[in-house]
Amino acid sequence: MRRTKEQAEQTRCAILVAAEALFLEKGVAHTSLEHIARHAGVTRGAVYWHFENKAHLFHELLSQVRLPPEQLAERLSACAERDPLLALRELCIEAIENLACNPQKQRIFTILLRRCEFTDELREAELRHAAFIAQFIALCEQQFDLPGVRPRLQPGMSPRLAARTLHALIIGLLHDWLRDPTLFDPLSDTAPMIDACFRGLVRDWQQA
Amino acid sequence: MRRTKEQAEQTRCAILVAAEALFLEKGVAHTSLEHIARHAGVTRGAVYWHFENKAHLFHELLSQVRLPPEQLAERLSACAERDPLLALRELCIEAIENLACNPQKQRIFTILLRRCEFTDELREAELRHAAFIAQFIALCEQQFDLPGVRPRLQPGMSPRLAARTLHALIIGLLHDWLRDPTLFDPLSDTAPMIDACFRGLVRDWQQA
DNA sequence: CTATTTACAGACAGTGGTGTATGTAACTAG
DNA sequence: CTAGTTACATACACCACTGTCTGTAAATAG
Repeated sequence: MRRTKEQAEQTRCAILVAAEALFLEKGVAHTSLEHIARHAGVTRGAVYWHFENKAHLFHELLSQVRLPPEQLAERLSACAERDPLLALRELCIEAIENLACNPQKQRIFTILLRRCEFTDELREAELRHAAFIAQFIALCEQQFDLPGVRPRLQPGMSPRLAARTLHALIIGLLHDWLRDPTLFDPLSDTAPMIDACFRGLVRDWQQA
Repeated sequence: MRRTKEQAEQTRCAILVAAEALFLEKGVAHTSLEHIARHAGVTRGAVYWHFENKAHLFHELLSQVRLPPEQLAERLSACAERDPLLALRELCIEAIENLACNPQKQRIFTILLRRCEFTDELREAELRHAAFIAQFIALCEQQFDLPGVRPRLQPGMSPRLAARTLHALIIGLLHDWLRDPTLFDPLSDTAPMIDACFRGLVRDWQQA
């Protein structure tokens, strides 16, 4: 029996939800479309109707949320008023806290970091991810290279190194926290850690 | 025709080499034992003779090298003379540089980070890895908590937060660099980045 | 020199997955 | 009201992979 458009959209969502759960539990490669269909209460026919194949399904799953690196890049390009470094600091903290408050983002980012193999099948998703990271680093570097900011860098620290350091710390924090959420509390511990990083990069770093 | 013991060991190595290359290229889950055997110039019979299954093969592949986190934990527990923080700094730098000079370690760490899905099949390897990370963080925390060190921490920075910050930076650096080796040069850029981190964690940080 | 074990190769059965093709009932456009 | 389309379910053909079993020649032990 054919469904109405709403119902169809509903099964599409159910398939995405099932895929998210199964990818997280068993990994992308070890999850078959049959598994996903069963878990969503449909058959593979429905899955193939809504999605071309597993790679496309994966891609649309990722499209549901803006990941932290993407958020950062987007928002950084927006606000340029105030102290650029303070703005950057707050965006970094906010991105991590935001992830900590959004379970779906946690799941999807966990899938990206620990439940999928970046091979040619998922190359598109990988490239997209890499592009956003490059964009983020470039924007960071740009912030550190502003005329009013650059002289504030510690001796021996270039804008590009500062940007790479900051990005590494953020990625490492996300990586560690998603692996073991008991390692630290994102809401209370993120700010001191990010501040420590800035303190090491910039001479006159202090906060209220 | 049966081989001598040396020859057998040789084919065992050939299988490991083939597995390493194929895991890196196509991911662990997408590499079959048939692929590995063919690539090594033998049949699956040989693979099953030397290894119980793919998970065990994977595990023995990892056993070939000490990964950076493991190295750190091992060496940190050894040397306790001198300034503990300087020793810690040098070990961190050395671990990253060491990875940069060892292509096999690069491949295996890349496989761990981006070419395998940590699901129940590989749970053993995952647990081992997690155990070493926990050990490293604990040792770092211990270093930062030494009576002569703890007062040197920046205000608002606890030993455990410092340890987690340092580990996140290292993991992030490795992750970023393995994803894109052009991001920075490990041999020249590692020290400034690690120093920046220490500078943000410790009050009186300066180097020669 | 014989018996036994080793180090594989090759074959087999079984499972599970993919992509596609077809069927079909119900929605929807005109 | 009826064509056409949509949203699937079902069936089919085909391949890939796994694990195991057997065969076997050569190394090795005694």
